[in-house]
This record gives sequence, C-alpha cells and structure tokens, in this order.
Amino acid sequence: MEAKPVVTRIAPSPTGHLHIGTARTALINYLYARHHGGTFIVRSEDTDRARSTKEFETEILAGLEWLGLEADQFYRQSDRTSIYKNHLEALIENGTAYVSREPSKQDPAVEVEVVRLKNQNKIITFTDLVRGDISFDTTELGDFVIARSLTDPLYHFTVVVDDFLSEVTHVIRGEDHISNTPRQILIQEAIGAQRPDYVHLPLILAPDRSKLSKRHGAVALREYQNEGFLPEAVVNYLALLGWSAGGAQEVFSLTELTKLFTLDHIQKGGAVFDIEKFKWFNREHIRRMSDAELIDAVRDFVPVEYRGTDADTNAVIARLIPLIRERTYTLKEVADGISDGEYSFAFAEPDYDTSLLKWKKDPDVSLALPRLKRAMELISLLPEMPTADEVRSALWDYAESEGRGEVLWPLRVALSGRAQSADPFTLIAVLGREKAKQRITVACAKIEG
RNA sequence: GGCCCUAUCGUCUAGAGGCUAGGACGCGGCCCUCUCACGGCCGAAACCGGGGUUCAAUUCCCCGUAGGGUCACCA
Repeated sequence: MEAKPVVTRIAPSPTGHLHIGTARTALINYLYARHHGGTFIVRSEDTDRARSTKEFETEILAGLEWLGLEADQFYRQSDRTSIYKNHLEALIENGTAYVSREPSKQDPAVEVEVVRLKNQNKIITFTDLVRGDISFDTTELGDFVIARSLTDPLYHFTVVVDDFLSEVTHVIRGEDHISNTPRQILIQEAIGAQRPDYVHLPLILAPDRSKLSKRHGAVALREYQNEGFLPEAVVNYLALLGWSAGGAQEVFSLTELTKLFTLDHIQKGGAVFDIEKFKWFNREHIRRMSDAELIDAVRDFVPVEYRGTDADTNAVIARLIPLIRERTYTLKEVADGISDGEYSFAFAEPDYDTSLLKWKKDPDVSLALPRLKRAMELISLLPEMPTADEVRSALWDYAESEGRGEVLWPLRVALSGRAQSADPFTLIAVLGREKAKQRITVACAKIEG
C-alpha cells in the first residue's frame, strides 16, 4: 500500500502572542513533515473576528520564521468563509446538520439562529499514534453548535474542513485537544472526510506541574527572544521537552533534529519547563556560533548609550567574544554586564575604592604601587592590540617571581575596578595596550593619593 | 463532579522481563587558580502503592493513589 505524502499543519489563533507551547507544537509538526519529505502548513485560525488581530498574526508568523520553521503553505480561515458556507449548506441539505432558532448565549433576550450537527450518539474510538486507542461516548456532546451562522463557522467545523481540503495526514497537537477529537471526527464523518492520524503531545508544565501560564513567568516566545535566547536554543530545548533523540547527545541543530525525528520517543506525560536547562542549551549554542554570527546577535543587546559607530561597537564585541562564550547564558546578560557588571570595564572607566587594589596578603595598599609600575613597563613592550597569550608571556615571569597574587590582583583591579572579573591578560587583550596603561596610571595615582 | 490522559533522581530523560537502573540540567565536594567564570574529577539523588502473570518484574495486566487535560454560540 502506497503511503500518502505526509502533510502536517500548525494552526495558531491570532488572539495572543506566540505561546511557547504553540512554538513547540509547530516545531514537532515541522520536524515530522520535513523528516518525511512532506508538507508543512501554517494556518491562521482567525474565525473569532472579535479577538483576532492582524498584529498578533504578524507576530506569530515572524516568530515561526525566527525559529526557522518555514511553511510550504499559508492561509487564513477568514479568507475561506465561502468554502465553509458551501459545506454547511451541504450538511443542512442532507440533514446531518440543522438550523436552530434559540436564545443567544451572550444575550438570552435575543433569539438567534445557530447551526447544530445532528449527533449520531455513538462511541468513537480513534488511534493516537503515541497513546494507542482512545474511546469516547459522544452522547454527552449532544447536537453541538458548529456555526453561529452560515457565514460564521466555529472552530471545530473550520478545522475539519481545512484539514480535509488540505489533505492533512497527521494532526499533531497538544494533549488538551484529545477531548476535542471525538467531536471533530463526528464532523469528518458528516462531510465525508477521511480520518487523519492523531498525535497528542504532552503539555508543557510550570514547575508546580500545573499548566504553564503568565502567572509562572514568560510564556510568549517574544519574551524569551528579548531575554537573549537564540532561535537555535529554543528549537533545541523545545524539541527535547517531551521527546528524546534516544542517545546521549543533547545539543542539536534544526537540521540534525529533522534527520533524527521520529514519533517513537514522544513522551506521554507532561514536561516541566526548566529555565535553567534552557539557559544551558542557550550557552551551548552561543558557543557553537561563529564569531560573526555572535557579534551580530550581541550587537542588538548593547545598550544604546554604550554604542559607538557600528564598526566601533563591533570591534569591542569582537574582543569580548571569548568572555561571552565562556560566561554568558543569555544575551540579555551581556546587556546587563555592560551596564553594570562583568563587561562594563570595556565600555566605561572603572570606579573603585583604592583599598580594593590591596592584595589580601599585603599589609598595605602601597605595596601594589611598585608592582603596578613594573607591570606597566612590561606592558609597554606589547603591541597595541595584543592577544591574551601575548600579555601572559610578557607578564608571567615577573608575576611568578614577585608572587602571582601580588602582581595580578592589583593589576586586575586597576583594569576592571572589580573584585571579580576575568584575568588581567584577557582584560588587556580587550582594552588594548594604551587603555590598559592609562588605567594602571590612574591606579598608581590613587595609591599615591 | 462526569469523561479522558498520564506516572523512572528536584527537573528533562534512557530503559522495552534478568542492568551495581545510564545520561543531561541543577546541587555539593575536590582540583585548576590572583578573583570570578570556564574546564576536569568525584558525590548525593529515582523506578507512587497494592495485587496479580512469570522461575524472574521498573518493564505486562488489574485496582488504588496522585497529577494533568477537558466539559463554549473561544480556539
């Protein structure tokens, strides 16, 4: 039997920001379609005209694109009213649906006409590819409403019509849709649509194991974007929430995930969203980016007041790259570090108390003075923009003979103004020879009073 | 509450009848070291409970228990 080409879809409703759970569902649909050489459709479910906005639609589409989940096809339900109308009319004509006059739910004083599906009141059993057979007695559903009017169809109806017309083969969605499935199957049978395969993904949970919501922090992809998470890391982490690649490897690119993805390792139970592990993935992907990519990504996070020309800013970032790779989990941390933290030394003159220059084993700060002066002489011999290794070889023998802490501590403080920072060799490599000498001079002056 | 789904370290997971139950994040210790960070090594940490089936159950079945989802003229 020849299998039909795989068609999957993500069907976001433009009534809010792109939710992290929607992003994950989109990713899984994308991976499954791409893995099988199939088609991935994005469908905007904007039948609720009161709540849907163009702005949300734009944001959602931009979010999916940012993640790299490009669609083969895009359409919106508000453009297809006549299609739904035709199907509704056909159902009414053959008696599987009917128009009912009844009091409005919003305003019981008003009488409205709605379209209801004639329920066969039977047991529906469908197969979920990861959970097995699931049965529902649809009697309790009654003759449910499928449209407010011929031109105002409701979610369950539009979903079924669109999936049918788009020849969707696999409906992959959140677990919260399990209970929607029987009523959608009822509609499928009414319009004569073939039943797709179903896959219900475990939900993404908050740390308290309840449904992830704003109450628990960020749920919009946008917020993680602003925090400085890379799309590669989002994709990687989200893929591994509720699914595993099987082996020990955890860091993957979208391309690798596409190759590896199968339904086999989809988890059945909900998965708690762990921001710590997410950050770890982000750092791993920061480390894997090329210098040029990382500079581009970081530049947007440099606070405006610290930006020079693009070329200047790029040059500073370029020298900061090793530090960023070593100690940054999110790009927002770079922004914070520049404003007031471990990266501020590169953008502003340090401000510190003279006593900080005193090495812990010294009785008095004045002992730092000759060491700083000697270090400065050695630094003067360096090229204008030395590498950290060059600085190290220039200073190492002296530091060894005098005592590393005795030399390196005050030097590091003079350059960074902080008790905790990267080593002085790296600092000088970032600042350059002249800037370093100037700061050491300032430190000496402070000691001399 | 009805219906439905689920259940391995704190978290994400590997395991698919017989393993000292493995890995990762986080956590603790040690090492490296001028401080921080990185890195390396080591460590603590789990099969929800009870019945079956079986020579043997974390693994298969049933019942509890717990958690979650869903009950719209939203999607």
